[in-house]
Amino acid sequence: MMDVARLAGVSHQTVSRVLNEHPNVSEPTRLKVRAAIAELGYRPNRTARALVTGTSKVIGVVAPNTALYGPASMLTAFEQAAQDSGFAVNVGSVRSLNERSIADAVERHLDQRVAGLVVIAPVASAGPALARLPEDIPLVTIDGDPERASTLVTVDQVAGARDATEHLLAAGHATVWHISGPAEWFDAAGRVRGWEDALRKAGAEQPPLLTGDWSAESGYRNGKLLARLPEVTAVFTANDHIALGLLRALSEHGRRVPEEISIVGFDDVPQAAYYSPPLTTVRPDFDAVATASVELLLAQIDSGSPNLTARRTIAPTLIPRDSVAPPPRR
Amino acid sequence: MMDVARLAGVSHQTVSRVLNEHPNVSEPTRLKVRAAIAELGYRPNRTARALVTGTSKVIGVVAPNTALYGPASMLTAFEQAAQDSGFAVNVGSVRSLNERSIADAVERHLDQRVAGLVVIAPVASAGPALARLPEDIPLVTIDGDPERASTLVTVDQVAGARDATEHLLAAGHATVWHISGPAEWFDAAGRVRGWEDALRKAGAEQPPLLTGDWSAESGYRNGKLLARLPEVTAVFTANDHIALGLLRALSEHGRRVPEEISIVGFDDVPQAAYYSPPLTTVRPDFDAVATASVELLLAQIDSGSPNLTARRTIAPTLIPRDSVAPPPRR
DNA sequence: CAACCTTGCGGGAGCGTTCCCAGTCCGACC
DNA sequence: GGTCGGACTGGGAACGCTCCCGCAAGGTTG
Repeated sequence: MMDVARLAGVSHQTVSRVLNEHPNVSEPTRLKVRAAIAELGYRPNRTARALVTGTSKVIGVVAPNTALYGPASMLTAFEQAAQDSGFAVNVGSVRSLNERSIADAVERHLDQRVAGLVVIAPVASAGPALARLPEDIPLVTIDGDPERASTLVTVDQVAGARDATEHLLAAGHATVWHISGPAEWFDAAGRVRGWEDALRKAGAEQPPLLTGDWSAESGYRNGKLLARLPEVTAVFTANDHIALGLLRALSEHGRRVPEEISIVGFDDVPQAAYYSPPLTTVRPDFDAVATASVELLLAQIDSGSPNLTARRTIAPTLIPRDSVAPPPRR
Repeated sequence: MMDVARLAGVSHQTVSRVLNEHPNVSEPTRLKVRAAIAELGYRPNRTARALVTGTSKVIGVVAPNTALYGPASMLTAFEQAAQDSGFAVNVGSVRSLNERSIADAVERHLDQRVAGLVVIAPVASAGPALARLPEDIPLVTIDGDPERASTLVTVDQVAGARDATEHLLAAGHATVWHISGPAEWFDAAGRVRGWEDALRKAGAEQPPLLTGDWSAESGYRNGKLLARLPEVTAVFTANDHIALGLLRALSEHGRRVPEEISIVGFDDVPQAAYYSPPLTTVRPDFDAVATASVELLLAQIDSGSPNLTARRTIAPTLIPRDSVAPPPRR
């Protein structure tokens, strides 16, 4: 920076002013400085800047270390949105979603003096880890605890699940079964609630809840059970991969979809349209989630006052394909 | 840090020595300092440290901004491995894999004074962007240009594809068709080469190459063509998602797998075992790739001498399932 | 026993920025 | 015509560390 100042014939201070676009710099000097910067190929040292300002153009993200479609999609969408706003993204992935490891990840980020924090931690154990956070750090939680997190961006799981269930009921099914995600995930809990809501509203009988773990394997396991129950004509699964496993189990038992059993999934993974049959599913808008998160986070960073207790809920949309049909005549 | 020094009754310098585990500190003072650190809840400021040392405990990763299974798996595996070695990971995702945007991402990382750089950029256009890099920055390329990148960790695409093709030939098929990934990807090119090698070695006739883009849709599109050709009895697809689309197309045309047509995929996505039929595929070991990358990168960082021109090749393994059978009798 | 090395510790400079304060110049005002 | 305010610029301190040097005490050597 001193070199630039020397070459431009000004002080280091003026260079700094040009860099930060302070108003009180005359046009000629501004141009001189710009020219010197270009000539020397000078790039400001962000580390020094961070040291003196106490903050950096870096956002920390805590995310589960997983190839699960939902979190992974959130993560990449968020990275892109943050970059578009001029922020770098520091990812601290956590192997398991327990309080301890989430707290560790958060502390690592704090050590790096991140400007803000995004937590994609869709389980209850994230709550306590976040509660002990310093008050003044901008924080956005994605798909977090609706009861607790202050600034929260979330997919409307309940509405999505309700849509899915009602879509099946509207096709004429007496009731709808559900294979859920792991109980400790808020996403899974929300989808169960939406399913229950829809059944209650329609006055349909609520079948026992089957529990999966997001994996195709769990859909297959539960599917082997469901295939043997003749009264099952409609199933809503907590995600598309569970649906895939279910499809496999039903096919092995010779039960045809959608003629005998209708299925609706959740997530709209890119492959869902090529399942056999193409899967009717519910699509969350991950880009919208990411954009909203960045927006809320930057609002906190810019205003300097975190915890606005703002909320954004992104409504998913039902994508009808071929896995839903009226129930068979008895 | 001054507070800690005061409380422990030593100088700031001694505190620094304790922090960095310098040898010349007596045991009693070391303990006093440790106690003071604990009492004050002191955490060293990594930014200041980075400023003076000129480097940081952060690794920059350039990766395509995509939900593609391969790159996404690499990324999460790498994050975890880096964290286990005490490094934070800064992700700079790039929307498109052209030279310009890769160069931008690299420069962003350099501004942040990362300790090293990992580039997951499996296309030729990444080469020029990397060539202009300062000599002294530790760099590891994952699945990069075999002709060019100095330190390279890569899945042995050729061997995997050869295994897949030979597996089909061994089942009795006269030849094997191939639906490839996008031509500009090294991964795709390697798989094509392995397929050609195996056919040549077996003296089998080489059918025309069909080109996909990793998506199920492209498998479906090519599949509609293949379904109409009675001579096709075996297909090796560049990844599992293409295989899924192919399965769908064949099923729509009433052609049965594996009775009429055998298929082998690549990647072993977690869902592959639940396709109809369960897909025989080739599994790359992403964890091994990540571990090797971190290892090579840390070697460069520690030694201070980058570009060791070290190479690591990770051999994938064939996972036999139900999508391969002998060809039908004419 | 003098000269020397080793161990343990402290003082001060410096990394590359930004922030605070002060200074100069010029036009405007009474 | 002197005073005042605004626009522009510069000098120095500070951010929180690490590195370089110096110094004292004790042990070792010839």
